[in-house]
Amino acid sequence: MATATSSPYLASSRILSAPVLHSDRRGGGMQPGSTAVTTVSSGYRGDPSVKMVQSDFMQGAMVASNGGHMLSHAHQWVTSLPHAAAAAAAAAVAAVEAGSPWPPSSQQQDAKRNAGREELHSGSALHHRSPHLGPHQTHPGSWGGTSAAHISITEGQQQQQSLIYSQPGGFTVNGMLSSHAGQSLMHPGLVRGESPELDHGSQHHHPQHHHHNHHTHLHQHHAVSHESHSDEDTPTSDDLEHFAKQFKQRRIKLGFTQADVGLALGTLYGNVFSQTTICRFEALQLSFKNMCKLKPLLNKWLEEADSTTGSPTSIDKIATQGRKRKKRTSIEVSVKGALESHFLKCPKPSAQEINSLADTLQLEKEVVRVWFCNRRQKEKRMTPPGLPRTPEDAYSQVGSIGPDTPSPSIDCKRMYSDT
DNA sequence: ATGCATGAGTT
DNA sequence: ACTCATGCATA
Repeated sequence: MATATSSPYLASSRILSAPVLHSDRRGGGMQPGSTAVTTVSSGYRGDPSVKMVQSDFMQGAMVASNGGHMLSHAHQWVTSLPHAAAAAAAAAVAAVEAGSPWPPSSQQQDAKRNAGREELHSGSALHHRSPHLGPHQTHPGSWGGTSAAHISITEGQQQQQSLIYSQPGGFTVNGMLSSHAGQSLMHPGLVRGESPELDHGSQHHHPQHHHHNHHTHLHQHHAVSHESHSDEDTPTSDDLEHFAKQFKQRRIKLGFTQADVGLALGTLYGNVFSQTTICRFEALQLSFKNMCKLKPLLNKWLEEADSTTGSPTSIDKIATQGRKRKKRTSIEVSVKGALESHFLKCPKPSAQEINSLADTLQLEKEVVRVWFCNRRQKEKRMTPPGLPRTPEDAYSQVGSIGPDTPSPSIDCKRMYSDT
């Protein structure tokens, strides 16, 4: 069975000695010992063939410009490969983020320096409201508008991570791959004109050029007058929503997979993205900021995609190194439920509480910690259009979290005061 | 399509 | 120790 596969991770942890192969899932009587399994399926990508994580490549290249290799931080489960110095410093241009992707008056920067209890303050509703180009209005269902009553955007992301819009000044290669690009999957019957621009036959359309001529008198009359950017600079949630939808349709019609796009983006701009990211973009499951960042790239790809009808492909891949990831831990449903419950009570448990929880659930502390992190992220994800709140989401803002409600008043309570 | 994980950058 | 952007692995 999945015995002790040479997992460096297992070496330092004592849990899961049993491979839990029971196919039956009991519902309720959970016994300790089988709360979670790290799927040691012995199928780790041991071959560092042709795959590359852009983050390692890009960020590493620019950060570790002093010659230091990026593998300096080796974890337990990170196999320190000899990695034959694949210093691909070619594309480490890091074109100084041409202008902040964030629009207008987005004064994020909450008062987070508090003591830590600032979660659902959701104070001002005018966080990143549309500056000038309020196409219609912040319609409900978007991250921008409806959010007045939602905690997600109220606190806005205050991070300005490395927005590497690498400008490959060297190669203007088209990132398109596979000449089979668009002839195999053209189903004549599938072309239904749902959107005016996607009409059958429309090859040259500019998805984001739907200029809304209706001026829409601005509701802002400050002394400061900010320039009227075009929609290219500051996409509204509405724009993003629309773009994502169209992007997906076009992509599919062209016969590309999400993974294809991710790769193409890499060859086009130097930023490789995974299928996951493309998927999340289409599903609007990224943060507003992140969406804004990706939109221009995907838009470019779209242009290239439809114009490059049958051109050679130069897929250049970059070598990769072989880090071994910790195997994904499968948390049992019952345990997940427990975590959920705790999350309701306290989305930000302290280290101490995490310890207790981990102990109770027989999970590693790290696993629990990460679980909460991910949970919080999910909470902040962009609200799917049309779905104010799914039953799963409803738990957070049950009742009314008005601008006055500083906190849900459900404080983290000490579960086990073992101090 | 998503769950768990990593890591850079903050706080 | 957290947030955020991202992705491998998986259901």
